[in-house]
Amino acid sequence: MPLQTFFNLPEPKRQAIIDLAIDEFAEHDFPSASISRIVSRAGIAKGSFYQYFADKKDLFLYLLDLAGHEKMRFVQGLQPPDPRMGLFPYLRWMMEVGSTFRLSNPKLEQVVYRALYSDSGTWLEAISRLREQTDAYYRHLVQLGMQQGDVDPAYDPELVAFVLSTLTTELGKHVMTRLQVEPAQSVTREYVAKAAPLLSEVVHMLEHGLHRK
Amino acid sequence: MPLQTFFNLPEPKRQAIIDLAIDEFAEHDFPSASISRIVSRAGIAKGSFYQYFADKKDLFLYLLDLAGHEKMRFVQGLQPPDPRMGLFPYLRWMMEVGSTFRLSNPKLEQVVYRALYSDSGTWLEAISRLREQTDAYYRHLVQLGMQQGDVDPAYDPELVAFVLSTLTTELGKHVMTRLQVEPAQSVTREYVAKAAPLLSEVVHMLEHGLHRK
Amino acid sequence: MPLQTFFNLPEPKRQAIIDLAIDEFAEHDFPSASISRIVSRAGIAKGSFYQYFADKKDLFLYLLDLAGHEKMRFVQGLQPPDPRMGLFPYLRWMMEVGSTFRLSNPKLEQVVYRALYSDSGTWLEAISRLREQTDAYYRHLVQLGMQQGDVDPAYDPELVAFVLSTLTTELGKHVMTRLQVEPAQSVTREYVAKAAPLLSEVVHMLEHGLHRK
Amino acid sequence: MPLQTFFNLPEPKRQAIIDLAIDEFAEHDFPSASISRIVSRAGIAKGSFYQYFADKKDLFLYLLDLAGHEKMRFVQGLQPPDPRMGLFPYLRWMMEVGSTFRLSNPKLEQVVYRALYSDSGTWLEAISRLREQTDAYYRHLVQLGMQQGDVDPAYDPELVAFVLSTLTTELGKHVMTRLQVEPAQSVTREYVAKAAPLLSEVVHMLEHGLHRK
DNA sequence: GATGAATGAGTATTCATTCAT
DNA sequence: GATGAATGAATACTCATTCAT
Repeated sequence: MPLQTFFNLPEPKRQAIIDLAIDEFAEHDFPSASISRIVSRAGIAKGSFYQYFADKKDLFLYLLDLAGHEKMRFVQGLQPPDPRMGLFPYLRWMMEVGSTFRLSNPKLEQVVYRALYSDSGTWLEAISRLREQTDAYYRHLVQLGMQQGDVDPAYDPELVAFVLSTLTTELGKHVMTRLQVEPAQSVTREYVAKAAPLLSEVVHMLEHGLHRK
Repeated sequence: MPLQTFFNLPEPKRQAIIDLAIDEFAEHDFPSASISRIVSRAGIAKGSFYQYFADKKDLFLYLLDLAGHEKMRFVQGLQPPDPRMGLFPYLRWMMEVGSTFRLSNPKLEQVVYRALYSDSGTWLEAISRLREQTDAYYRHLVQLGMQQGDVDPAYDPELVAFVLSTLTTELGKHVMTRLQVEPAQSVTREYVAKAAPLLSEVVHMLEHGLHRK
Repeated sequence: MPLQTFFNLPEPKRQAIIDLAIDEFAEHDFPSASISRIVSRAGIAKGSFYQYFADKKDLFLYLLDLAGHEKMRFVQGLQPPDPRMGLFPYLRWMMEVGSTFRLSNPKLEQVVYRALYSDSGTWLEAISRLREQTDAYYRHLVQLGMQQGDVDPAYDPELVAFVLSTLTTELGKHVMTRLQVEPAQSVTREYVAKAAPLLSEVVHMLEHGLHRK
Repeated sequence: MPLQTFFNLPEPKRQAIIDLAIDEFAEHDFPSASISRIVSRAGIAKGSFYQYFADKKDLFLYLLDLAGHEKMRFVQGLQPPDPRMGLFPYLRWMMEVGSTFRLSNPKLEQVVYRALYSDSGTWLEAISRLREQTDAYYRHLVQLGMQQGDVDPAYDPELVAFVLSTLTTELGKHVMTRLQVEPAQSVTREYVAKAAPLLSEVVHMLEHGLHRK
């Protein structure tokens, strides 16, 4: 966690530092990300950084934390449905959330993505925990889906979880590339309108398969 | 491309350099990968490296190239079926190839994986080309599948391609983790036997969906 | 000298700062000793430190000063004998004082020791003065000893002073290590009982030599 | 140990680096000694230093090693007497060696002195070993002296060893200061002539005590 | 063709000190 | 009188690359 000093900073300065840090960690590995670059861009003294954060790792973990909170805030604004209403509608909603969240926070999402998919997991305990939580959630969803008769219980649940998790994670990126959308401060109605059918289609594939009936 | 001097090297020395380079780039980002480490482990002179390769990038691209050739050689040893025999059997075969190739070349696969999923694309033209080729191949497969009636033509082909490509790419890693297999020099019959049902199941999901009929 | 503000501080706070400073300077060279560490441990603001002391050197010199006063207070509590009663009994008493003082103030003694034996003398005039005072005192003792017939006047007085000063200084440390005593808040009777014969023996060596008569 | 690179250096350059390093470590604690200062004075690039030495510690230990070898070379040039000829003549010889060696290598001696008397012992295993060896040697001498009847066996041997070791170590410094001698490249006959009686006198004190017979 | 020494900018982090509030 | 944010130079150490031999 950042030191109190950091939270005492005038809001715009604090935000500037965060933004620049997100840029840096979105663009580089943890080891390659450079504190020097961040402070020089932020126009603050090298020493000042260490008044705000204990070290590089501290900043990095804070960004992950922040991403979590941002996402939670975002999700709660979207009235989450009950997964018991059916797994596939719920998945559709999750994909929408993921995809629109990524639109408004593409760099931040990238930081998280990098964290999850790097080998950092090995050296940063916080990350392995995050990974496990995510996995557990997907396994839970699948189990629920099977109990409700949404998912054929003949399938290996872990395998299904893998498929859902992988596709959900990657889909946001794909949709953004595909629609050639510029990252936006606020999610545009237009974007949601364009993205929705794509997401729906993927869910349909998952539900009924690619094969023509 | 490496300089001619590199190819004039005695085979074992050349191979040693390659292996160590693969280790290094499998474990680190491009910027974090260290030439110093490679040469010191290889026991060759710093200067010698630059007689073999123009620079770090040159080596990196060579590894990607090499990965491509290795995979091609590997694939040809496995009597590729004709995709026109049906998309889904073909996919099953592809997944088997990917998964077994990764078993015997986990480090090399990791290098490629890293390359494709980093932003290296932005600064390394060769990588974007590689990405495009892969995408194009999947699109081609899907198109074929639709023509043959394997895939419902109502789907967006690009979206289907995304799904196939994503799952195929990630599946190898997943299966290895899942089976808790140690990387092996040669693919064991046992591994193939254990992996096959998992891959089949994923293909089945793709074909018929998760929903119980 | 510390600024007046320091002496206005509530006693426990002032003492805490002093104790932590002693710890720091006992463990590190002057250049390596860290004000940052001291204030952070003391839980006071960085700026506050500079309200109490002009700078690092100021604090350091104050500790030396304080050590002098502490020792003086300590000595006076031990009813110093008159050196004119005989040099060697007096030496025995001095060694007892030195050794028991070190037991109850090991860190503070270490600070002084470090100061005297570093090259700080070169850049800190106060230290050379301290050194000279000590030397002068020993020379005075020796002179007295010769006048009283305790010490053979054939010896070079300065050389005798060196021998006495060196041994007295080092003996405290040696005895503590030797008895494997933990630093104690107050000098235990037990410790004095164990140390006394050792000190006596050294004095005996000084008086009569190592040679068997 | 320094890397081969270092030994391949042209003699004068290598010597210059060593000399500057000795200066630095003679004047500062291990933590305070600055590699930056050394390289900048030596006029070599920061990076070059690390072609010669693994790190700061490597350089430091090399200096200690070098001091050991220098001293050994020096001692062998002085035809060491047999301690069985009598402890006190032997001590006289040891003190002469120590004192004249210090004259021609005052900085190097200072490095060793610092090493032995710092708390570095705690973190540098090599130093504690050195310390133990020295102590053991003195204990051995005392034991011999007692067997030969040079030293009164009523004394505590460990305590005698402490006295001898302390005085021998400190005497070199004292004599140099006392004679106000400039450090010299080669030991002058004149210096030896002046120092000898002082050393003899100290040995006499040790043998017969300060008391007038 | 091989070598390995030299380089200087790069890294994260700590420091004593100042000064506006 | 207390605070604590700001600073910039300092630290040890690593890097990819060059070039003379």
